[in-house]
Amino acid sequence: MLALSPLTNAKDERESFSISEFSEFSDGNFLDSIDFDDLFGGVNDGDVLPDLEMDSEVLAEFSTSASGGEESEMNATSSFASGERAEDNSLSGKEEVTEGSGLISHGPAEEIVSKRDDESVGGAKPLRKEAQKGRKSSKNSQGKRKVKVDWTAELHRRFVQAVEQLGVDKAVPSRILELMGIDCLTRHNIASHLQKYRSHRKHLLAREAEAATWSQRRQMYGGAAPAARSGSKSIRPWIAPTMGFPPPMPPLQPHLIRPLHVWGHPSMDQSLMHMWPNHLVPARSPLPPPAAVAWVPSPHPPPPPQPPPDPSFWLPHHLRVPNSHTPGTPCFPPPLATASKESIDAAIGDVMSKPWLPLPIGLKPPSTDSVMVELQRQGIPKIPPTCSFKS
DNA sequence: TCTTAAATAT
DNA sequence: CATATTTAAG
Repeated sequence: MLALSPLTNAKDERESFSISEFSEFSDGNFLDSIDFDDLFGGVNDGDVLPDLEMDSEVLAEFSTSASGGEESEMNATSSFASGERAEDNSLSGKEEVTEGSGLISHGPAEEIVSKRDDESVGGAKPLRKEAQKGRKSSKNSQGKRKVKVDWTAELHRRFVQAVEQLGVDKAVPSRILELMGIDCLTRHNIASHLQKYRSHRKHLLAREAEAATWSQRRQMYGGAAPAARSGSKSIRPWIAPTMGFPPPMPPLQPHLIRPLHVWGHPSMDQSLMHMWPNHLVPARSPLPPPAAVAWVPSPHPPPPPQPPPDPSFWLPHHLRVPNSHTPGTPCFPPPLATASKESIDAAIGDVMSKPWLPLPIGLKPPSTDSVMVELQRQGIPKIPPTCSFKS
């Protein structure tokens, strides 16, 4: 596509980005159009989540960018720039326009490099600090600093998608970047995010494993809790309340997901969800399915997975949206989804047939209440460790 | 180039 | 305090 102009700049990457600060833009429209709710399982209680704005902004932004080659990209920041000062871009003669940032401007070209030269050379661990100061959201015009990338849900989603597509183990920044098609991100951004993603994932998996072990134990040692013998009909080892479909959208709370602390696991977010099928379910695992713990507490027992408003949500990674973007296009996640109905259906079918959690046919997801009761009966503590996070 | 870890910024 | 970015180094 039109892509961006070549950056003449000496530097290699472009770094720019969209930032989003937030403000409020709650244009209901965007929200509506974009279904975050869907993404998050219809969490919105109906109102617009105050926070979502960000995303919406983002989306909005990128949408704009579609056209014009160069300028297109710059709005990102401006997103809110509207109010702010977007002018910084003094794109002077240079092309630094680097993509979308809008925000960034550029000033002196040399900065980056400079830093390291100075010190690194010499010695050991230079302590670098300072240097940047006033950037914050508004002005970073000076040249360097990059603005923090806001990993919005959308962005993260794409990230995850890319990672999965590549295979968790093979995902490397450059590839991810490619797949994501968001050129405003730099490899560093990705790397950084990836770093965290992995680390987080590691923890989560560990926890899951733990939980699984637990439940496994429970089963072995007479999953039947006291209650079992004491009376009622014996309960079998406790049929994990698994569900046959993708885990229900967790009860994310709108306000919790906002700017999206991607890792802040309220209870679990999409990223997790994406992970589930693959990692948690070894497919050939001799062990019982990883405990159902994670979602037991789920408020709604939504058998019918909500109509996938956002097709791509459950979409297997391969169907990911045509992101034909070549580096150099809009700065924001292109609208995902334009897959044909069929492909979507296929995709869904695909997903459904895959590894999700094995659910005995015919077994319908228990209602929350029943689950609770069961748990209680078995003397199982209410909230499994998995969910305990909180800070 | 990728990964890690740690420092630092916000 | 948590997350993101930057750096240095393997």
